[in-house]
Amino acid sequence: MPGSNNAEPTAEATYTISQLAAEFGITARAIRFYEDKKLLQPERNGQNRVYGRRDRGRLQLILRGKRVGFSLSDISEMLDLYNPNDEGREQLKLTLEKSRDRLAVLQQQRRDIDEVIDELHHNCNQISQFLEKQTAT
Amino acid sequence: MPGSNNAEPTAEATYTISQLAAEFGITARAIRFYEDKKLLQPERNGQNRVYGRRDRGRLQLILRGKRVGFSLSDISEMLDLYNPNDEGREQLKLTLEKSRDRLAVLQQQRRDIDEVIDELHHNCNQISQFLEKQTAT
DNA sequence: CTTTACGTTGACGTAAACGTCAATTTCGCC
DNA sequence: GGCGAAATTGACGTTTACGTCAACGTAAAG
Repeated sequence: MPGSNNAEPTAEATYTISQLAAEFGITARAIRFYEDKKLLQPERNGQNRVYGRRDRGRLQLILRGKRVGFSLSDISEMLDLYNPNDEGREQLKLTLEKSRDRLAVLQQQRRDIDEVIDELHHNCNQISQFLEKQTAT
Repeated sequence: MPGSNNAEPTAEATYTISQLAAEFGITARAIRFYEDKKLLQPERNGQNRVYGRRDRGRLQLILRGKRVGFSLSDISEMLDLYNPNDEGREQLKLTLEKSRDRLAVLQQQRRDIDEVIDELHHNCNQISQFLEKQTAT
């Protein structure tokens, strides 16, 4: 192959599965699991997975989704929103409806979290004050 | 038994399991499950469970905890914070530490939620604008 | 006194999200 | 050219949070 093939000008950053696992504090198993669930679709170098910038970004979105309590199938749907998937009018309407439902849930969740944060703060203050006073003795 | 026993002056509000289930949109099974996990300990009238104001309050806390993504054992711990459980100094220190850890998690969660809310808003606007324009045609 | 409705206790089933092996493969290195 | 480190593919196990019967009790209604 004398041609000028496989020329990679600005070779994009790539990661192995264990690099990503380490970076995000999860296991390789989890990452492969997300792939099973179609949340990731890395390239392959032979048998090995090769993750690019885009895959890494999606992984971040997945983990953020998990932190706010979404299921993987929820997250799957939301990731689709980032793909300009030429959807029909009806599909868009459905998407809009579901997004608004989710928004309502998230806003309730926000209120709940604020409440719990306040209460935890209160509790922490109570406890630490008590501990201080006792120490002061 | 001629005495003045079982006098209930301001008979406290009570609920059956299915009343609570209906009110909070959950199943009786779930409520019994919470009892298995020691999150609730209703009275009994013979064989039947009788829930009081306090039980109802705890149930609300349980459900709020679930909405913010806590596990039932997390919630169990947090409910204990409401019981002035004469804990030792070391126990209190532990509780304080754990509460602070949880606070950190909750604050991250808050940030995540705000981000996702913003993005969802953006998406919804995009979609609805697109739908309007198309309709205008 | 039988139905009907609600409640109770097991006991088993299930979906989600991985964990945990075990058995290869593959690649770089000495 | 053998060896260890990292990766891969099954396959089965595990935890959480209930769902889903089945079988039974019981109290009010007709």
